[in-house]
Amino acid sequence: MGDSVHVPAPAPRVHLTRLPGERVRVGTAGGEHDPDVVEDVDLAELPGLVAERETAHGEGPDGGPRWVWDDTARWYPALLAAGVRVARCHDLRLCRRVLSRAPAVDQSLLRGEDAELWDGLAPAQPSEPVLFSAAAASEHLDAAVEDARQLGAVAASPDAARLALLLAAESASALVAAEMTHAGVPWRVDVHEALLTERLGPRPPRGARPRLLAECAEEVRALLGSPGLNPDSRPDLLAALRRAGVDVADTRAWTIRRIEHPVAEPLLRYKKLSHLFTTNGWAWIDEWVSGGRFRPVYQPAGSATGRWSSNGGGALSFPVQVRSAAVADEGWLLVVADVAQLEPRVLAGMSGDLGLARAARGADLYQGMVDAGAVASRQDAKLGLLGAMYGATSGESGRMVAGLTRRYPQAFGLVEEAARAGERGQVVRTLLGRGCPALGGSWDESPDAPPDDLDAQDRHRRAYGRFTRNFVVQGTAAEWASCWLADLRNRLWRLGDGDAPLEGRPHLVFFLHDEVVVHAPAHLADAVVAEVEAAAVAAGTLVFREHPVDFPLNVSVVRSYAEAGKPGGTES
DNA sequence: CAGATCCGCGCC
DNA sequence: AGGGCGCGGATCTG
Repeated sequence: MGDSVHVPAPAPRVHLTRLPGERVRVGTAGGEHDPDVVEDVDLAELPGLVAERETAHGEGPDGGPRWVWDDTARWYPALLAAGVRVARCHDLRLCRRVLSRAPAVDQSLLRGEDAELWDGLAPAQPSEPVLFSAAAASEHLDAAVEDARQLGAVAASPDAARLALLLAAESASALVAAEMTHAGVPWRVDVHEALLTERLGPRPPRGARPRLLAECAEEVRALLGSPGLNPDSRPDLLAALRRAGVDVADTRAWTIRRIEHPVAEPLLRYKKLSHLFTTNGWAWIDEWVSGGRFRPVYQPAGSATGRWSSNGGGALSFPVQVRSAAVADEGWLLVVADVAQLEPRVLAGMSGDLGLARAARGADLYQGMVDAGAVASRQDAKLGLLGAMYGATSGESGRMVAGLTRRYPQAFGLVEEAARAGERGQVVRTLLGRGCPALGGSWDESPDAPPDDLDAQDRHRRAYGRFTRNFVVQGTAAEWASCWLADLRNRLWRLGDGDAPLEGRPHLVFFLHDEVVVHAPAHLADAVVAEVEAAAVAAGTLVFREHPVDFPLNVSVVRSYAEAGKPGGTES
């Protein structure tokens, strides 16, 4: 815990890491609580959920302490609201989750006082008033005790260095997530609403369809001869289609696209408009955009593979259609960067496949495979690699896998071995040591376990094998991305003016698996581009130390997100 | 009637 | 016989 050194009342902006024992102002911002309520908190009196530890040499760029707390999402939003930026932290909940599944960790070292309470911690809710909830839990939990346990478990592991890197990257990701929600994506509601009005018509009263969507529904009804049909009802739509002589098995767009009937066009148009209206329409604006910012809620490592998920705002799935509303502030620009073919590159690095690493040297890995004579076309290369990583067993993709296995034995052998391990019921791990959920555990709770029939059990095993096959690559890609984010975060901070708050400097506003968006003052945009690229190089070195692989970026400097070019397409 | 589940769609 | 997610509406279930 921090020493109790009391100093005068804080400035509005306080660098928490420099203030052991100092008083900071912590707002109970968020939710229905008054965001202006600010309390004085003596750091020495913070609940046991928060501790402080000296940072080891070489652990960070600036030295200084590392804040250790139960959950970044519990503390950091309020600190950010009070103008406090935390340089580094250790998120005990996230890290315990990693360690408790890591095959290279002696699980007995994680047991002890209150250990099961730490296991049971749910992610903090963003609207939870920070001080109340913490006070209740702190009677039981002691961050310093849990921290010591985790440090001990890491130190005793044969994979200590990689695990330490993973935990640091994971914790930094948690800081990034909170900072991105705090800053938000600059969002032009007027642009978004104009787009909605153009495609859907004026905003309808609650419960009604907008005019153009309603007209589209009417066209569908007329063409099917089914007045009163609700196109949103799958059973009704299916029945109406059959009455009209269209024999289809389901109502998916992909299926409708292949039928020959005049209703296909308006029906597909209906589906598209309906999705825009329900997913990213006016209601979405009301709920997720405030103060000219889109503020989704991220869950770092929210998925089993370590990828982020998002439980608010649909941050990880908002369509290209509305990205034109993400517009930089006046005098600012957006730097949009994504990695072309992240997962194949990660596979090359983690497997040490020199042939695939050679193909990865250019901006286009698939073209690199063509140039090396491994495949006839880009398309074949893509099919083969995606097939190998997803477990395709048939069709063109399956055939490509067979041929490429001979050409790239290490890379294709690695995913194949991961699949076989899964089929045997074994867990697998990422390069930095994250373990996958066990076969009987959270991967699939459904009680298919009793040997219903041998066939079902076999299918179950193979599904798990496909999961473990993909896990090793997707999970390691997530680790690379976390390192990229963590390093970029520090670089952006150093780029800003010494006294400027987070939002006054170049800062991350969006992250989506292999893509970042930085909001930056126009005069710093070029410098940001350089830092984004440098961070990608640094991440590659950190994660794939012994087998370097290139991670070239597609970078755009734009006013609107919609202008960002994506030469890499949708692969990986 | 609330809550769980399914479907279809979007993103990677 | 293709991996990971979230979301909204319709439908099913207790």
